[in-house]
Amino acid sequence: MVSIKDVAKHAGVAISTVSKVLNNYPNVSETTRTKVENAVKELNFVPNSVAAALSSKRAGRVALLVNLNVDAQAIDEIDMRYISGALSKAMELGLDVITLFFFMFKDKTADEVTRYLQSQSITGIIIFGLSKEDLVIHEIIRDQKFKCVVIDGPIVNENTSYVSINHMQAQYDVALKTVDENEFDKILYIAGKRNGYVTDDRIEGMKRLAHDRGLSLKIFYGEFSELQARNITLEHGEKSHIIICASDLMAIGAMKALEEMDIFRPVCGFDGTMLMGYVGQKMNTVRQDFSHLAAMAMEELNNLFNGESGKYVEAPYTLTQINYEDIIV
Amino acid sequence: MVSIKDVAKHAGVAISTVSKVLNNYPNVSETTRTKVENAVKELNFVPNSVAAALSSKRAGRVALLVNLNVDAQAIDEIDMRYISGALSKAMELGLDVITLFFFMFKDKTADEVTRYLQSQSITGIIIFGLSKEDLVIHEIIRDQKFKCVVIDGPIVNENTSYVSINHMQAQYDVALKTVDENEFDKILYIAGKRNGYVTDDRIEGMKRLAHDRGLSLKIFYGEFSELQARNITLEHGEKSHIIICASDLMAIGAMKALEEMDIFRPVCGFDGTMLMGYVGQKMNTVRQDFSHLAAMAMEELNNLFNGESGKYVEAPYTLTQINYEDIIV
DNA sequence: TTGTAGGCGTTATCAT
DNA sequence: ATGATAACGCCTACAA
Repeated sequence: MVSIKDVAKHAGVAISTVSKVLNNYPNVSETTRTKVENAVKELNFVPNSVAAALSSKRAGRVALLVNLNVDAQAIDEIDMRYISGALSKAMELGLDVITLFFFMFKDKTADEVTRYLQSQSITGIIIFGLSKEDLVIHEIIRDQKFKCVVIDGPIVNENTSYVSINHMQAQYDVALKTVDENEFDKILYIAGKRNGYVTDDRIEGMKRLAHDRGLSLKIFYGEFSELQARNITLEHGEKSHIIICASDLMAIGAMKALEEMDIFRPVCGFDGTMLMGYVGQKMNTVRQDFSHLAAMAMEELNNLFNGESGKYVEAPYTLTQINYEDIIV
Repeated sequence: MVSIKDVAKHAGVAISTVSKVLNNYPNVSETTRTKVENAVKELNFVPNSVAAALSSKRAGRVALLVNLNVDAQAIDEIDMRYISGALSKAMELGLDVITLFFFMFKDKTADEVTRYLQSQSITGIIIFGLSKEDLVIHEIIRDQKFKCVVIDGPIVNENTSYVSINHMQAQYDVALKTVDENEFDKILYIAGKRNGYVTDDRIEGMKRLAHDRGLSLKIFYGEFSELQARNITLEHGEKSHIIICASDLMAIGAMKALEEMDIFRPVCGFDGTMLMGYVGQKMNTVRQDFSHLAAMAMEELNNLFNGESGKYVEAPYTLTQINYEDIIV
């Protein structure tokens, strides 16, 4: 394996000089810089990131912490996009990444998790799928021993940023579109998890819409479960004109219920997953680009590494309709 | 951060002794062993795996190399199960893992990829979704600079194992079951990728079945694409009695086509993904436990690390039917 | 501007 | 059986 030592020898300079070139230090003359760069090229040198991580507690290794819901189909798709988006950007930025799942830390204390992360020389974490109940993770964020970026969880401190679309506005928009298309005014809203961060925002969006348009609004928590959405629809679907759901998966549950009841109601979802294509109907939904969201998170983490303070980063979304033809490959 | 040095001090022994205890070396007296173990407990010491990886070229860091197909829904589910299964087992075995995707190495040479992996101190690779066309990966396997475990790719050498179900037998079994249930004899088989490893095995299974049962068998390559399966079915579905597909996704495509044509044919799939639930029909399929498969692969990689030679590891499968009620949560 | 040397936390070799 | 000590590959004061 070719090391920094070989490069130094080849370029006729000291190891530290090579290191300085590699890490873009100032105070390196153009001549030595190019000498070193040539040596790097000729020897096909790739710095060993493990050694770098060990040696400097500076920027470095980041953990992708994913709250994987192994039972819900739609979630897989979202998580895969998160992960691949984050990894691509990390490679671009030269950051070292390991992927971890919430379930690995079940029954562990914040201290234990912290120690584990430190034992991996982790200095930054990106968190996907945080809910209010994940106390251990919250504690870790609060301790600020790591730079953190939370996706969809409104937490900011000196070392913590969060990135998210504007869930309130998005929910407002997609519901408005559906209402406008159908001109009814009794709305059934199937919200997400009672303790999920985005749930409150989206409910707020619905309330604003109901107020602005003088609509009647009934809200139930579907917990992002297809089954619960189905049951809620079976019970309250008939009395409503439109069913707005806080996730595509729940929208599917609602639609299946409506089919069963043999009545029609416009249904709209949230997330814009491909799964929507398999139900064989069109419906409005909010399309989030999860891959891009994750890339933004990685970029923000890099900013934190570079000394910036935590902040909120707003991601874009679009309204869309997904149907079978869009999916099939 | 508490290091091995602190443990040594606390236990009143030398650093090297602590290391020996940690790595289960022989030639350590019971007394010192317990002394050290107590110190580890009391100080909540977790060894730094980055430092370990740097210091020893022995066992160590493994790369999960996943061939992610970002467009096909069903694939996400399978990949997530692979990844989570592998990561869980790795944690159990104390192995360090990073996750990588094929697309990250697009247009890179084998040398470049090798250097990258070495720069990460990778010593073992588990490969998911290899096809005959991935020449660079094949070269890397051939070079044997890393211990490799390939899932579903029949490659074995001194440093390479592969784990897989018996695709020939599985395809035979699930097709036989479907044939027996329906008593028809003209079979349309929609195979997978022309260059996929499992495709040939499965076709062989179909041929054996056709021979054993005196069935007529038409074979087309659907490339694991829902759309192609749909088109093949539109063209040849009517003339056939039963449609056997090499993946669930293609089975869905076939069923959609049949619906469109307004005719009925028994359809069977392969993989046992939850996606099957969303089409609202029952069909036979082969259920592979991808998570377990990945865990087996990780275990086998660990065996390779421990000096064993590459070999074939056969994984179990079951026949099953999946339908809507099984999925909804 | 460049080089020297100590250190990051382990493992591994070799005395003792 | 135990303990110094030199790597591993890189970073970073500090010295020159």
